[in-house]
Amino acid sequence: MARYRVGLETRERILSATRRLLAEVGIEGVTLKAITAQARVGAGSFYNLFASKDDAVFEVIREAIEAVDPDPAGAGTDTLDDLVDAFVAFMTGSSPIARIYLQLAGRGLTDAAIAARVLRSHRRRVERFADAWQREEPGLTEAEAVARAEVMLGALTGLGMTALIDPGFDMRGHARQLLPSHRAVGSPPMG
Amino acid sequence: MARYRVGLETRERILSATRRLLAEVGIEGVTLKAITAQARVGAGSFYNLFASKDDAVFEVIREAIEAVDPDPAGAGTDTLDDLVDAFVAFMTGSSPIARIYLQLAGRGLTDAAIAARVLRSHRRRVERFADAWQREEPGLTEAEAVARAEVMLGALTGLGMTALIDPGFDMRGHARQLLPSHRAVGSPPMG
DNA sequence: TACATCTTGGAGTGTCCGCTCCATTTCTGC
DNA sequence: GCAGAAATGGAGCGGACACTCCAAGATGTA
Repeated sequence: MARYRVGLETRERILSATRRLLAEVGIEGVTLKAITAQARVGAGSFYNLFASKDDAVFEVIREAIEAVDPDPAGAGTDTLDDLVDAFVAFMTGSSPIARIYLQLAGRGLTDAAIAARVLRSHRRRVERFADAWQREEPGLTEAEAVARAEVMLGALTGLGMTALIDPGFDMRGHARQLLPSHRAVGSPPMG
Repeated sequence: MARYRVGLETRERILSATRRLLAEVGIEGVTLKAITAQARVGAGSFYNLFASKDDAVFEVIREAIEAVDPDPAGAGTDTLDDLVDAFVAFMTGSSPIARIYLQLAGRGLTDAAIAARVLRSHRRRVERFADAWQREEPGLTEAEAVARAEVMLGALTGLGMTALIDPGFDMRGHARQLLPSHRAVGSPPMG
């Protein structure tokens, strides 16, 4: 395992290559050959630093799942606007991680281990959104707030998917419709 | 290609096995060996009926993409309630096709050919939902109706994904919040 | 500088994949 | 019932995959 400076640098280069490849060709498309070529290392160097290909892939996946959660500093105080903005920024930003996260969600449909991880992070997010809903509309019961959070997150996920498949899609404009200020019937939703 | 009765039956058995496997183990998990074992045929029989493994897989995929569209008979007359109900039924029904469809959406993030197909079917559905919105609320401009349809479909897709990952999730209850009758602030969304 | 330890590339290994090939059996129209 | 076409199973092929092994070189410590 990495102990010298060069080893640690190589490790980072490998993770970075893995991250890029995961976003571009998908979990199943990532091969050891592609990783080592992209990172410009031999297979021996790779296995000097990682126990297996999946070891590197899962490290990036863990990072992707964590990254969906907006800035933890805001927890307990952020508004719905903040949360929606953060989610939209995450999805439409240039980082490959959002793309990896959405692939993972799809993959959770057939892989129980991934499903459990995705679900856990989803529930944490629902809680955070529900809290914000109650702060915004104090009359809501907790169940109502959770239900609204669930729908809001579902919509954000779905819109995010469309945005990543269709580059011309205006996710931010569409996401605004989800905010309470748009609940009044007839307010213009911005194409 | 199949000309005799037994050949056509074998063909159906293979497609059925492929469908089941796609839902259970995912697109990348489907192997020829698994298909032929599940369908109880030899590799030679398979290739007597299909040009390649992907030939069978794509046939099932095409079917999955088509199936997301609700009953074509209703086009031009169905209400938002109808459309949401049909989508929820599709997602929560016992057919493996919904599971395949959502995997495909995720796969569209890295596969341009699949992305194009998914996007095309998505746009068709948006149009249909937008029409229903305008019928429900005649005051809406077309752009507004399309924007609402986009958000509604995004939410349905996101909720569907949660429902398929978390068997206890009440998709129908949550989906009701998306209907115009729930737009009045404070109406109970049903946990 | 001297030396132990870590790092490196890449040839080589076993496994699994999609697919071919073909001798044998089954089917169907006449 | 016969002939020609279709259907069948499975051994085997070439290639891609993750991973091993190791001789040679780079690095850090005292």
